[in-house]
Amino acid sequence: MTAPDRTPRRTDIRRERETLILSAAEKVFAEAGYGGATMQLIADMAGLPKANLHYYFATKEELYRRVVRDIFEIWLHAADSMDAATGPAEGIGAYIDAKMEISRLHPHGSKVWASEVMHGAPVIQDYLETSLRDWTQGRVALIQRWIDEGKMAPVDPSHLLYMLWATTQHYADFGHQIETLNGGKPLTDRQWQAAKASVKAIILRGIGAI
Amino acid sequence: MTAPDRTPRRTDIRRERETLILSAAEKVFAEAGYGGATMQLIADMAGLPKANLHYYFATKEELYRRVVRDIFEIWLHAADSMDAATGPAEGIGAYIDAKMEISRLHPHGSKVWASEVMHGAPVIQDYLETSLRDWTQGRVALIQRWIDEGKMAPVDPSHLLYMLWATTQHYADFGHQIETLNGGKPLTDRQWQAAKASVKAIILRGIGAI
DNA sequence: TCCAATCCTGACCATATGGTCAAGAGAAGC
DNA sequence: GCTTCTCTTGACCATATGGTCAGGATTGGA
Repeated sequence: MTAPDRTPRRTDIRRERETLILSAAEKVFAEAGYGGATMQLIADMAGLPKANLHYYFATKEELYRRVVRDIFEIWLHAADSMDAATGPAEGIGAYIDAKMEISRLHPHGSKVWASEVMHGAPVIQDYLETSLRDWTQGRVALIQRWIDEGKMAPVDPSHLLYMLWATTQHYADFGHQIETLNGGKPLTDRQWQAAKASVKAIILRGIGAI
Repeated sequence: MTAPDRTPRRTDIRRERETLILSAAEKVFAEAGYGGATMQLIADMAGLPKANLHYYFATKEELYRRVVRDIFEIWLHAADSMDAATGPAEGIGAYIDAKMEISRLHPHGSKVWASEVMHGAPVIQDYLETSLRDWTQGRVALIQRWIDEGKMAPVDPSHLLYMLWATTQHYADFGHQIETLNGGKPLTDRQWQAAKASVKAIILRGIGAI
């Protein structure tokens, strides 16, 4: 919100502008979808002339790619919490916490991701087939290890992961529905804590980790 | 697929054409989003000239409204299975089965619904505030009764419902992602059964119903 | 101060899209 | 057969949109 107190260097300008545009684009893509988003809307949201957007991002699709890719990175790194854990209660609990926090802090990004996947992942299909697949296989193996060690019930690791993704992202993607059912008001801090606790309680008990 | 063996009456023609158009529209809206969908695409999918669409549905928005409303009806009726039950294991188990079946049979509809809600429910906000809210309050009360009767663990009924919606709809909305992680192949019958079983096992155990 | 590189932007263009319309085809009732 | 109503559709229009471009402003360095 406040202007920087120094004259930015050239390279800084580029980075700042790109960040500004990407942030505006994320919001517009989330609210209108790829097809419904217009460069003009994004430009207005960023407070820049439309032509300026095309100076930094040649095409709408390139801008969209960047938005989706950036989100994907955040996604993957959320799982670090899971790896360091010694067992499912700690690991999966931490993962739920991390993903719920992302849903809370990056609802736009979550929606863009959801839209992209729902439309057949035209842009990030290669990511799904490489990064996400590798990531998933690693966690499936980790969960299977926990099962083999008797630390949790023998559930299908893949479906457990799907459930974790679905449940945590629901609070971002369907946030509007939840808000409406919450009397039209966004969840309070306390309610977010209750949500996290509910999710963790049901799932951790459901997999026999507590 | 087969043509009717009688000459359809006038009113039948209207109904048949509307159904045909709605079906095509559902698919296109699901795959491209509202903004990305074009009347021409829908017309091609239905095998009709574009102008013919406008004869039955004045505007794109009106057509979209009908699609969303029709889906919503299916949604609500899926819960009948839950009401007749005597306890959570039976009731919630049946609800999961029903919703998983809908995800399998109506993936397009689920995506359209998800898109609509993600974009702030511009078209069905009134439904959320009336039908869905009433419906939800009823089930929350039902679940609370089960809790009070000691038939399940004291979980927050609202968050349990969110989890049920999220998990079951994930198999439709993120079907493409699941398919990719499944080696690029759609889930087989057996895998769908395994998915249902996994979801039910984790959730029913998670709420202390089994 | 001068130069080159980067950044900015109003005006413009080709195209795609939602929607219209008038004329015609086909069926139902008399 | 004649009339009336419903249905069909190619041609057309106004507008919105992604993208271009030429020229100007600004900045950093020599």
